[in-house]
Amino acid sequence: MIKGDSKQLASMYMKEEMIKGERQLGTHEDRLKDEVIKDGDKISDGNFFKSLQNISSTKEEVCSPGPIERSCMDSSLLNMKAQNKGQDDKLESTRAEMGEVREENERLKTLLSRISHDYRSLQTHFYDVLQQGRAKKLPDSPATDIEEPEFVSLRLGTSTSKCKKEDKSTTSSEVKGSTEDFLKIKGGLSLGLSDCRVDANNSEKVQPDVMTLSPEGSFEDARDDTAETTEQWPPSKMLKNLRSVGAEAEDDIAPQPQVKKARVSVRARCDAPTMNDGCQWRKYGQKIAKGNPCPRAYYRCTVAAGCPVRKQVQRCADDMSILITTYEGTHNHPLSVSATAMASTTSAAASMLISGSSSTSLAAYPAASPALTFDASSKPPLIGGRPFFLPTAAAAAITSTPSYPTITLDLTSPAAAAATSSHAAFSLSNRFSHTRYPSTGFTFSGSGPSTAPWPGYLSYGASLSAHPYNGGGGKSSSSFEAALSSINGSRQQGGGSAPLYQMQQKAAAPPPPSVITDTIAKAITADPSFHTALAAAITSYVGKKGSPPATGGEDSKVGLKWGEHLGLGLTHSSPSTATMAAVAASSSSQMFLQPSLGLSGSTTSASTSPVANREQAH
DNA sequence: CGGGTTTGACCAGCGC
DNA sequence: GCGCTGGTCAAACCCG
Repeated sequence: MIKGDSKQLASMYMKEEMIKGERQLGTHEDRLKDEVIKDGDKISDGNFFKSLQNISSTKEEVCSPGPIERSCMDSSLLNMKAQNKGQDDKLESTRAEMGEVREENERLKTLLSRISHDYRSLQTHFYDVLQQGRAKKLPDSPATDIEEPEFVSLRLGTSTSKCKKEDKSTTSSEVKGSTEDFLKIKGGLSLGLSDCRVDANNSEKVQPDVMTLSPEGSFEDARDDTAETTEQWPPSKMLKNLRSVGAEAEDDIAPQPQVKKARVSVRARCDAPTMNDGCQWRKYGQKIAKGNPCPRAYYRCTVAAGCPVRKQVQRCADDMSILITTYEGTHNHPLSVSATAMASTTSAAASMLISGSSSTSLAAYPAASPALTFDASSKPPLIGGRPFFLPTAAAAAITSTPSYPTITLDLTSPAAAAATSSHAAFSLSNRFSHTRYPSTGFTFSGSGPSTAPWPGYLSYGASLSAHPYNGGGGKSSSSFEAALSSINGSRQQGGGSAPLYQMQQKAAAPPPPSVITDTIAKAITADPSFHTALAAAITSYVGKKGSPPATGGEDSKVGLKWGEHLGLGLTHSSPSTATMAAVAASSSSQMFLQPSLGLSGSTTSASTSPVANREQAH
């Protein structure tokens, strides 16, 4: 649904761009016409006649022009002719340029329609494959009938193992084929996906464990579904216990075949026992994990009763200063601003992880440990009261624990300060101009693979957000197009021996329009994660606007501020993501997705006040 | 006294 | 089947 919306957003945006381009063309044409007329005026009515008049007046004044004057007249006429000729040339070249731009525009239109068509056919094909898979599965497991619709709907990291196994073979090959077709259609517009596909073929390592094969990579859906069904509290084990105790009436909950959830692991340097992510947590267990002298602590969200979100906190065995916090589940309650930061980040990453399985990226992921590269803030949050300099290059790796797909956001890599400043801003709308997006810490950036400790690095160095803290200045003008242009198919090698699929390009200078549009098409069609990330970011924002912050007053004030910045006001009803996306797409200026991971340290596992946290961070 | 933490025990999944 | 490991429970404990 949201994916569809994202597609709509994409096409709308592209159409918008085209219309804009045509408008610009029109403007250009008008201007040229004006120039022609003006020049004509200049030439016919203006200088020429003036000169003639001057000449004639000179003639009149000087009744008998001498040879010197006559030669002056001749040279003046010659100058006029030369000038005229020069302007004609200019006119011709401009017309030629116009023609080229028109041609380009036509080509892009054709390309867009092809892409849309291909996307639709791919989607249809995908559904067919899914249905075939389900048809196969039915005879084996009649008990899972209840789960059938859920298979189709998006689950945030939930899937049945059966689906996984069956679809892994069918869907991935289908997607590969479709990707090939897509690449063929696109001709030279290669994203490097084919290479990745080859890489994936070459490698015999496993794909990230659970990839929910849903075409609806939607954050909202994920949230709703997980909140409503898969991540209800009590957890699956307790449900099982309840069932075993004698609740045969629990049939509606009962056949939950191996509910597995996506996890988002955040690695950050932090001296405090746990990161303050704005939520309140209650520790419910501790365990010494194998291979790590440091115990792993288990926390449960206590902001709302029945919130299914849990987190594990553990120090890295290799580097004790690194705190690894693994989040699981989706909050079923309103979040404070600071909590939303992390929640949005993790949800977006999780959605990305899930949606990454749904189409091209499934084929594109190198099988080993593909990673996504995220950026981090240029403004240091506070950890333990000290500024915490998030690295310019944070890494995100999709890994596979035995039973959970996990995406790791690595915020520990050394920063290259200059890099951040050169990132293009992720701009969405004029309405959001100079607005910092406070809630998502989820960014993509053009950071190098060298920052990633894992092989098989998949770098979406997309500068999806540059989130400058300088009041929305900096490179903001390069905006959405530049951000998308940075989602480029420039494949590089690096980050270890494993294949690297890298879509990385710093958007230091705005690319030419054709490149922009091509890249938009590439990004939109090739990277469903982008849809998800965008949807998540927007949804998160919308959700925040729609529901009052959990912590009340202070946050409300801030919300109002943001609302004012956004020019939206607090009283507006929450528009759908699609609407927001459409609004976002329909204009062309900036909205900064600011990564405000609330990484303040806390001395106790129970988090400090989000308000205090935010105040600290600001 | 209520809420949070600690810690030993239990259980399920997985690999051999 | 058995052992290992991760995840969770729940009683005991601590603290404000």
